[in-house]
Amino acid sequence: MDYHFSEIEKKWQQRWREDKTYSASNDSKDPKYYVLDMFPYPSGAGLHVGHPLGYIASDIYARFKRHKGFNVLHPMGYDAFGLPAEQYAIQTGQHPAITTEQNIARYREQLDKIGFSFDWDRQVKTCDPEYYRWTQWIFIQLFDSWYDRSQDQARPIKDLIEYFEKNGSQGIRAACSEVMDFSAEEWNAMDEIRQSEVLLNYRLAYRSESMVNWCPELGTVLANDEVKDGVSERGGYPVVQKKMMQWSLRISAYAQRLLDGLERIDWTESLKESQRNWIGRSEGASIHFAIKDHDDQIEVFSTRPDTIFGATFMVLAPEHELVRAITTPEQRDSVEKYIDQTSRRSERDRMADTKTVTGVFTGAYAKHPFSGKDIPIWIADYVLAGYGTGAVMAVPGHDSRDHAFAQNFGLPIVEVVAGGNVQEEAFEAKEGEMVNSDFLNGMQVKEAIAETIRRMEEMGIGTGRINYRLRDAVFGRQRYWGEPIPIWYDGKGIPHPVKEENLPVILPEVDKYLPTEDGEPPLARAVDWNYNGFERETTTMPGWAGSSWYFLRYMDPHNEKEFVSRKAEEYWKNVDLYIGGSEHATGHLLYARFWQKFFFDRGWVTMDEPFQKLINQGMIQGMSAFAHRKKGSNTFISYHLVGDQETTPIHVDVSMVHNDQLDLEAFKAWREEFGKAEFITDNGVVHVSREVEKMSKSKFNVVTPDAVIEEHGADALRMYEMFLGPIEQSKPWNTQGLSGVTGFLRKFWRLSHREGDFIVSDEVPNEKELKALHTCIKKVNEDMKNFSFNTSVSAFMICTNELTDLKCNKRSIIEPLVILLSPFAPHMAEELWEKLGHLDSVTRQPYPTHEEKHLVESTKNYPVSFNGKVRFQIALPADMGKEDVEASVMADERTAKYLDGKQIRKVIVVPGRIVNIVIG
RNA sequence: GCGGAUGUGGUGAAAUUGGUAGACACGCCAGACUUAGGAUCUGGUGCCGAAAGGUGUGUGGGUUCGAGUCCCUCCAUCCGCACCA
Repeated sequence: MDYHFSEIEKKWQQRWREDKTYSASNDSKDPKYYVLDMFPYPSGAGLHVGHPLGYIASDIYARFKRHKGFNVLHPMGYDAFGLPAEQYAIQTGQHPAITTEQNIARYREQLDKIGFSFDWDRQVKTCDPEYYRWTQWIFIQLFDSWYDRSQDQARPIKDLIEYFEKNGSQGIRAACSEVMDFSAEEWNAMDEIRQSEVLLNYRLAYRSESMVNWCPELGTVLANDEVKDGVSERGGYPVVQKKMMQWSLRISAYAQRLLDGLERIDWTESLKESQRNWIGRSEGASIHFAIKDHDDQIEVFSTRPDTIFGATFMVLAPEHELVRAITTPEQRDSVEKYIDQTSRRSERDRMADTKTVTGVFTGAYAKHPFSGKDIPIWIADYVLAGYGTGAVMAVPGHDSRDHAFAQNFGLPIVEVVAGGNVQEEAFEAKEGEMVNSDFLNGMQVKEAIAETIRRMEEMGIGTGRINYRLRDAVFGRQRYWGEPIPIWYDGKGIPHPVKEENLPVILPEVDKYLPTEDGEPPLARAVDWNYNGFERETTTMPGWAGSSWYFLRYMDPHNEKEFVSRKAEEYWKNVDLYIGGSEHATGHLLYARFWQKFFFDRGWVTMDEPFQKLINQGMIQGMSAFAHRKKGSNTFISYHLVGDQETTPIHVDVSMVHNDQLDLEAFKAWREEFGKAEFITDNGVVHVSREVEKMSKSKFNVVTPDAVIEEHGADALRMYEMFLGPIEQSKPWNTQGLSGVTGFLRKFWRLSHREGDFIVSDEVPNEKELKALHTCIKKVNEDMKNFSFNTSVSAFMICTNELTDLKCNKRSIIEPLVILLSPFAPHMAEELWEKLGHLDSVTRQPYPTHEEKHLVESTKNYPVSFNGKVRFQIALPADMGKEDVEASVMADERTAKYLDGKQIRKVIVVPGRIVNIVIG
């Protein structure tokens, strides 16, 4: 009986489904282990071989953990809200729910063929009302919470209201959009509208007029992480800055905790660094500058308060709120012109052009807090409204941007830290001696920073301050296909959350998936869609809303009372191993951590970090193939014969290429224009050239898992994807290498088969066989710790080759190997396990562990290297020559026995310590 | 510019705490078998050399009896952030 993978795989996939082999119990006495994949967005293109890479790795690990006696949670679901389905809906009129369901069905079909051990009873879909009712519920909780900095946690908004009623804003330390100052009397005297406005300043989900990234093409706003290089991440459309009334989440309140939490989790350094970068903590001081002949002050943030005596001018962002107030009548025209100019520039233009120095003098002067000198105030677009206070004290001597600006406009440059030539170039080093700085003179930079802050605090004009780059996350989207934000507005325009018993707020039907004629979001088209007659919020949540908490829902997916029960959460806690792409570094992975911390603060979960260990799987790239067509003809030249001739490379479908040779018949049939193509062949074949590119339909280099499974089986696909290299690495898909693992699987199968029949012997294994087995067991167990699945596959191959040479079909060798192999090739393992006479699934068998005695029995103290060659390390006198060493080794009884007639290949004598003897 | 990561055969890659560099696999070469196949099996395969031998982990240096591994310098590639004050 040969190895017929298709029958075997079908049989076991069906058996697993019927027996619910992989369902995880919430009432288990076993220790838990939670293995999670980043759930996919079900796109219309289906899966290619790159997508399952991470799923296969996590599946192997989940299966391994089950063998180890853990109760494993290994779920899968769909991140189903998103732009592509909606764009498709706009074009075709097809409801996105329908397209999404079709795509999910296709994904499921593809996933099922690979033999994953997912617990499908726990599947979640973010677009399912039973799921998004809880996404909406979470939004309401955020709306009903504020962040108390003195306790460093989120608290219910009613606590804050009580506080205001008794004390006003006195002594409150809360995360807010702007610092407010009012007494209890003032609070109590405020009308409902005003109180609502004040509270929005503190809520974790709030509505405010703010600068947003507006994408006209998509007709919606985008969060900072959804904008890459000034264009939208999805679609690549231009993005401009615009002031809009917008729902946002106060993630900035959690900046420090998001930073601190990174220390306690096991993620790659580069990913943590991305998040640190994104959060962008910087230490410095906030300084207030008085304005000449004006009541307002300008607050700036500086990381170099020590250089304050070098501040020779100030710069405000063109959008700064004080600009118009301080501009003198003489300067009004040029300032207005400049503001108008910069507001027209798109984000992209502004980023592309960082060399040109532009700016305008406002005519106003600030007063230097120490020297009392007048400092001119300018506006320039190199100062960003969104960072710090939108204003800087310019120190041209020690900041290169200020330097360029000063040079361009002929402003004075003063040296305050010795060590450079500041007239030539800004001296930016954060060390050196202070000069020209009054009371700071002679100090080192570090001391000077501390002293400046001390003096400023004393004088009440400034204070030490930590600033973060992290901005609040814009949460509303002017789109259809997302969770409706569960808010309604009363007659006064005050926002209220929808009552819990009225959730979910179901996404209404609309006639078109486009904004209304007067620019309202698509939901405004819905007829009779109101809340007890009141107006509803018509924006929807962004794509990342549903994915920020889905890992919790898997713990308790059918709970109708809570988003996750206390009991389920206390058992599963958080994700032990999370596998997914690094492209979510500053999006999903940051938002999910934020929400988890919020849940933790409110006491709904017990862990404040959601993902303990995270592995980023690499991308699998496509291996595009090109046929070379001679310029201006329909003649294709075999790649090796092209030489100097001018040819156009044309993408050809990789399925028509084998061993770099083009299947000419298939090629002619591919497209009409090639039907009459002529070929210049190389002994009858036409070679193609190859190039590594992103796997995509338009490059005709997509390989689907279905095609590979059809031809070689799911176990071969699983093993090959692992064998391709370390999971973290990106690598091109190369179909040729598949023959290596298919050959291995057949060989492994044949170990227990003689002339087609299943035959295993009950003989006692000999030392060589035991050693082959245990070397493999040892290697695979070690690799599991490091997630080096690629070398595990090698270990299986080596072991199988050795046992084939030894003609070993002994039960006591094969049985543990089948268990050892089962996470990798589960279908074959189950089949062999059944043939070995076992009635239960191989899944829960104890995983074989390495027994030292089998490995070293014959060599006692001699370490054995992995690749089967042996190295001895024996203490010997230092002055012994090579011949004497050999003689001594041969004289040793154990060594002689082990050598067993083999030749000593090399002797390395290390004076005074050890000797390495290599035999081979 | 700042930060992170990675550099090993024709290719994907191995190499426990520093101890035979290139395991395993692809590809290639030679051979066997055969109903001529994208099948199977055997042997070979870092580079130079007929061989002996030499040489070799991006570059240059250092530590060490011994370095792919540790330290320093430079170079290249990839990723993240970026007028962030």
